[in-house]
Amino acid sequence: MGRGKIEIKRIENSSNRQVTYSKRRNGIIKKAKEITVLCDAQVSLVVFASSGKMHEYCSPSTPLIDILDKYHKQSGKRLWDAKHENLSNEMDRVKKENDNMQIELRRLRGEDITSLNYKELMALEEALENGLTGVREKQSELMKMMRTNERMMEEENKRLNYELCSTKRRW
Amino acid sequence: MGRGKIEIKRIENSSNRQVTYSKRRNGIIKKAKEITVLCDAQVSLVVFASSGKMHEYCSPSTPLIDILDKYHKQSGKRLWDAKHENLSNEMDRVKKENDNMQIELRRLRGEDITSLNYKELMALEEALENGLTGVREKQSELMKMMRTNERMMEEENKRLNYELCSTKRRW
DNA sequence: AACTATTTATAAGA
DNA sequence: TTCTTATAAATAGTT
Repeated sequence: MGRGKIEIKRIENSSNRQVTYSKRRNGIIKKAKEITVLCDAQVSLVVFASSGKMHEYCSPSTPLIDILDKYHKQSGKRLWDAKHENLSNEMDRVKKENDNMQIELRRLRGEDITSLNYKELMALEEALENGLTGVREKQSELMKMMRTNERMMEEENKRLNYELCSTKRRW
Repeated sequence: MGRGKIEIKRIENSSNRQVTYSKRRNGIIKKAKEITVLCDAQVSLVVFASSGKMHEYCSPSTPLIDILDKYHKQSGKRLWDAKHENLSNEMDRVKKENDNMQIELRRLRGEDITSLNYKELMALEEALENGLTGVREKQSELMKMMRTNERMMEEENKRLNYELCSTKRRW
């Protein structure tokens, strides 16, 4: 549409190409706006010139992200999922781990054990007993240390007292 | 451009709107292809009809994701960063939760308790005892049920035996 | 950035 | 939906 018909192939003259680009870019954006209004469609349009310069149009009151989200859902194509996939998988894994630990903790507190069978209850009991054994060992160890310490202090005390006495006597 | 001039405002007649939509959509996509070839531009175009149906065009050998990546960089707008950030924060939160539970579980098993002070050890002991109490209550409850069941079966047995005997005698 | 001859897109009709 | 066609709109080449 113009003074002459043109073939649809790369325009070799770079300044012609630049001019045509900017005219047609405006044309497309205008069309995009029109279809948005006329047919209440949603449009997302992003154009890059070969120079790298970007232009965009996005139908009003529908952020690009929303359109892409829809695109995402409808096309079934992954857009950013690829970027997210690792993180997403890890998330699932960690959440699952979390849930399992949550359950185990509740059971160790004696909660939510209604659904357990006898064998499972026995295992739980044993785990708790083992835990208790460990904790009590640690406690008695601590106790022993405290007693040793006490005794040492006592003796030190005695020694100091004695020294003090003999010193006093000398004066 | 047509038999009559039209105002750019929503076409109220829905079937006209639909027809116009599909014509203009084709038009835009054609234009997008042309500018791609003529000016070697990169174009991403996504159109949603009000019906929800989607069409897209993307310049060849440049996946949409790449175009959006470029868009992303140039516009400085966050597209999926926001999503990514949320996920990332959530991840941190969940991992922390995970670590805490991990520690608590190990302590309940009597492991890694060297750094605990006496007060903490006492609290841990109490928690384990409570758990044990709960589990043992459940166990005895289960036991009681089993015994009741046993007794019922015994009586049923007796009754059946008796019935069987008296039936045999009658024949 | 304007202009304008032509081509192209498309509104209405079938 | 598809085709036809009169007309509006876009734009290639020019100034």
